[in-house]
Amino acid sequence: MGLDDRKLAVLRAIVEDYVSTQEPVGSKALVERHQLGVSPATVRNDMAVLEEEGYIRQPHTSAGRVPTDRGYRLFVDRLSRVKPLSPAERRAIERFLVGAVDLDDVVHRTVRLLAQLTRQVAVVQYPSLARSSVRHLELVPISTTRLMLVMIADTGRVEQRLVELPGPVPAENVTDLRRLVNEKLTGARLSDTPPLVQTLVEEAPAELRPTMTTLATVLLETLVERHEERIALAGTANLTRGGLLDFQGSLRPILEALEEEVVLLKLIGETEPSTTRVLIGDENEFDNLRAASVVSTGYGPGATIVGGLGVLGPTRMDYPGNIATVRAVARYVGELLAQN
Amino acid sequence: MGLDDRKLAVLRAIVEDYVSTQEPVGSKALVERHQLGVSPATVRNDMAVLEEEGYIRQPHTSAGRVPTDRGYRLFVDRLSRVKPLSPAERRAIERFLVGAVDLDDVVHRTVRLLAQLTRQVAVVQYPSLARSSVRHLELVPISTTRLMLVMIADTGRVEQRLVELPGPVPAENVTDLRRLVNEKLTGARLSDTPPLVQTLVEEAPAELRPTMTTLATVLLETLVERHEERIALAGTANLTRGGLLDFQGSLRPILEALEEEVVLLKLIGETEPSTTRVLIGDENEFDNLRAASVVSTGYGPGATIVGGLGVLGPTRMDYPGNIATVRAVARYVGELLAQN
DNA sequence: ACTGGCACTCGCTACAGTCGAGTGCCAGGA
DNA sequence: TCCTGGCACTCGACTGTAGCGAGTGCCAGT
Repeated sequence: MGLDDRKLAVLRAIVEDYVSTQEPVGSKALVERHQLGVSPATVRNDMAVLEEEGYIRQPHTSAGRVPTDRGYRLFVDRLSRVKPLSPAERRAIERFLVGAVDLDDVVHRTVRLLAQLTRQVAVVQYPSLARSSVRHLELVPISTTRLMLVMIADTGRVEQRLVELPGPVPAENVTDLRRLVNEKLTGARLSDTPPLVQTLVEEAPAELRPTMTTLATVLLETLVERHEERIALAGTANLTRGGLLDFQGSLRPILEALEEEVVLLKLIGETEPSTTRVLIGDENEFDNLRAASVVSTGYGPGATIVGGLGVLGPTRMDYPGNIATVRAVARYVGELLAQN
Repeated sequence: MGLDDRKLAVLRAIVEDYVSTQEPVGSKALVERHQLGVSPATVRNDMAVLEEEGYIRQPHTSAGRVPTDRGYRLFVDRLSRVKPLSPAERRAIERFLVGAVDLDDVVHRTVRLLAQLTRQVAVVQYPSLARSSVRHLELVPISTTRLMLVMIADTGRVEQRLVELPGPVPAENVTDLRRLVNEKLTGARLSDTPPLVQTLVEEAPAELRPTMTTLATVLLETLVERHEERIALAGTANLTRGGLLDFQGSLRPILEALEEEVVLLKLIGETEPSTTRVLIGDENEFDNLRAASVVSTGYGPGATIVGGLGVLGPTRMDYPGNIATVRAVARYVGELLAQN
């Protein structure tokens, strides 16, 4: 399977043409639009080899060639350079993100920005609680047997939860509880809290013990178990570009997948190192998303990663452009978070 | 424009058949499927009148009839009874909503429930801050010049905002600020807060004056001006049922409209009394949604209304069923909120 | 190893013909 | 006056045929 340079150039040309025109590309059109220095017949021979190797295929016997998932993969890995962003895009990013007023705002602006720049569906994970630390825990009495627990994370996320107490608790005890809880948990990474919560119960003075036990349950749920991840989504209307040709005519499976937070998290959440990940076609694990590709990366203040963001679109997408945009947006968001 | 009873019955039959079969309905099929007691020829005459009056139309010269927006309107207003919910649906509602753990949870469960029961796109507005009261305001020092302001509303909504102070403020002053702010604002309806915030600044002791001024600005923004409304959405995949026949082949405009919170709020938010509102076709003000209908109603604990919820789908929808479901869900959610 | 030439494939479009659901109209009957 | 059966008509949906053309694979020649 020796693919010489010219065959690779042919593959690159096919991918680029197909991405921009959305139509199967034939040998003649190829030599006209690219300076390959050879005749259509030669290109045809190269194409035959590329097809044999599984990088391209023919939708119909007498149509041009279309890249396969494998072809896109080779293109992304070896044939493309990341496009530098245009100055206009840089300006758009900066303009869009200044003036963000809290975390919700940052996330919403980011996801819309991504959708707008890439013209794909954009997904942004809220800073993961598992990777955050506790900045402050607040207990607000609602009635004598009810507390509102408010947890503020260092990433700016705020989670709240109603706590039903086993019995009436006087106000001064709430103050004690608040102090104890904060002494123990403030500054701790959320993933480290379970043992701390345990000692919290054990060390609690006798009269607070039952209340603290209840509180501990809710704390664990809130800090660790609960829907700890949140997701923002934008740009679903972009799925309708390319007039139903992408996604083999039905948006249904895509829309269904996008409604499942679990799916989205798996797609953009598990970025291990700070690299950009590209999932092409059925490289992702979801049948519904076989016709889609995902470009995602992690973001966070400084070098730490607190969440993921990315875009989803047809396999026929502008990978170099989208990779560049996703990276740039992630970097800007990271800087923004670092300021808080 | 005298429409006698039989003509109305014909219209009703046309709407019902078309909604269930999705195909233009002809005179012969009509008399077969409904006991109208007359011949197809008679029905044809009635149809001619209904068409002249604008209640139905023919997609093509030799096809059956299809209701117009006006026809649906008449059907909804005068020809349909609200369907009672099936026991299965009642059970589904109850099962779905028990175990909701906080407001976010309630809203999410509700919107998914609505989407599932109606098989349409569901929209739920979070309890409007304008109609809520302040339960508690919390100030959490982040650094000497930064506070996190957390506002807890009686509806369970929690809003947070970062406050950049004009200068360093010692911890005991924060305690004073917290006390002053809560004394003045706790229990107040959010819509009534602006003058209260004003007096808060005026009455503040001199040494707190600058800090309080800054805080007041943020308070006003948070309580009144900011994106005070939030929206949850589910079931967009349901738009693809009816295989592109609804929405004249393009989901684009619909998806675009659904991404605009402002649009959704106008659709489901402005329910004045506790009545159910039905917007058919271009009765709504958005060009993008000409091919869609919206069924919405308000919800809230007891008789007060704190937000809206509803469903959006093709004009060809099961109005009686959807109206019943929307009402029932709104009532259950109201009860749930009343418990907190 | 590349190229020009050539026969072949096959999807797309246009066109003609048939079918049938559905209509409007009219004359006759309760 | 209102309803009904009958009848001619319309027109979209479907089918089959034919021609076109983009694109290919192969081969002989350079």
